[in-house]
Amino acid sequence: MTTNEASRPSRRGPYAKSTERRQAILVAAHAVFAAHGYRGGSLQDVADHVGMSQTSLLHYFPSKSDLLLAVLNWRDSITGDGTIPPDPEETLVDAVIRQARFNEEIPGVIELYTVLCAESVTDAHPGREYFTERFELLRRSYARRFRQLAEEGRLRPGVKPEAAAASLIALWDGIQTQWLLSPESVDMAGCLRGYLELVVLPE
Amino acid sequence: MTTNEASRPSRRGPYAKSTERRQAILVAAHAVFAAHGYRGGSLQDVADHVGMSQTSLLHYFPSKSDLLLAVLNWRDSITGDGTIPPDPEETLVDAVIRQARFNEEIPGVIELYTVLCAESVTDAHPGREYFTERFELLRRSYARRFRQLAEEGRLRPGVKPEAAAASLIALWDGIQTQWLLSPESVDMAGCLRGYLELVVLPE
DNA sequence: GTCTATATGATGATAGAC
DNA sequence: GTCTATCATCATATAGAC
Repeated sequence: MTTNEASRPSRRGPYAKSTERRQAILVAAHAVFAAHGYRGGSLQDVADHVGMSQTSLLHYFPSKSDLLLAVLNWRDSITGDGTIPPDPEETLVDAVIRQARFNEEIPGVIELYTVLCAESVTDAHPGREYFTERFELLRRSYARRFRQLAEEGRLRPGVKPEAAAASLIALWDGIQTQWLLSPESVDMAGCLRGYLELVVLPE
Repeated sequence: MTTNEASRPSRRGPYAKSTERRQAILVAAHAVFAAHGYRGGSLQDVADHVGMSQTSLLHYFPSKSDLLLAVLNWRDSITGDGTIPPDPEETLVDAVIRQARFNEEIPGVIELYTVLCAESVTDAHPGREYFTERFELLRRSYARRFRQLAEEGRLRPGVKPEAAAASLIALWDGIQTQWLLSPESVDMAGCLRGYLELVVLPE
């Protein structure tokens, strides 16, 4: 994707130190973009966090937008792409609740996602394509899960799997925004459970 | 609020031309902030839209953050603060659907709201207090409506009014974001109706 | 690979003439 | 009330020494 390791078998890959540096930059950029947004965060900010010069940083990522996309893809490779992998041991409802609770432990990651997602709908934002495709992927993925439940007769009659998928994603994103602004007065996991208990019939 | 008209009875108010100018600036700033966000939009952009110099603009609004707050409050005074006024002629469900359909006609207003709301959760954003208070107001307002429905026995058993309020607002905001990115593949009004039909029992 | 130095441009805001 | 001129800052990005 963004790295070029093993692109040609006869060439040796990047130095170990180099990949460490890239890692450190990604961590710092994640924090900066989460706290200030893409436009509000500067390369200098990121460089300061890592403890290197701004020009050295641009040696690893040729431009600011490259760095943004690298952060987004790196986040996916760490936390998963947001879809819930099917697991026969765990119901969809439980998996969603578990993920929501886990998210409460990593507010920085939520903040990055929320801020950049909305920022990406503006003009020529470099993250727009990423978020557009991500939502399409998520909608397809959840719709598939809801269709499975429908086949088992466990989806409430009248509920359309596609609409439920878009709604669950929307509810999740929206409640995260409210939670970031007022963590004490919003119960993320509770809201998601409330919705899923309406849509999914008990076994 | 932001204007000082009629602050002292013995002083004459601002010139008519002045208020017209302020109006024009607010309209332009609304468009610019919606398209580029607060940080991404510049005073120069706004001034160009109005056809005046950037310094003249600062004569009407002493700083960029003042302009932002003026835009947000102006938007409320035009479109309402987002709460649904009780109307014996119209059910809550119908009112929400009607508002959602209307919103599809004014994508710029939705974009402004979505972009600035998420941007406001970053660091020292001048709009943060506005959005925090707005969400608290909205949650209280919708919770009251759901409690009324509960007293009439029209809220599905097990649904908590406060949770339903936060969820409806979250769903609405979240689906707007998806709609801004892919208008053709998201049915805003349909999603909201789907949720409300789950929560509110038919008469 | 990392640095200094710098190109180049935009930003929000101020001062003062008219 | 509106302008020109300008300040002080900050941005992304590039060139070239070591």
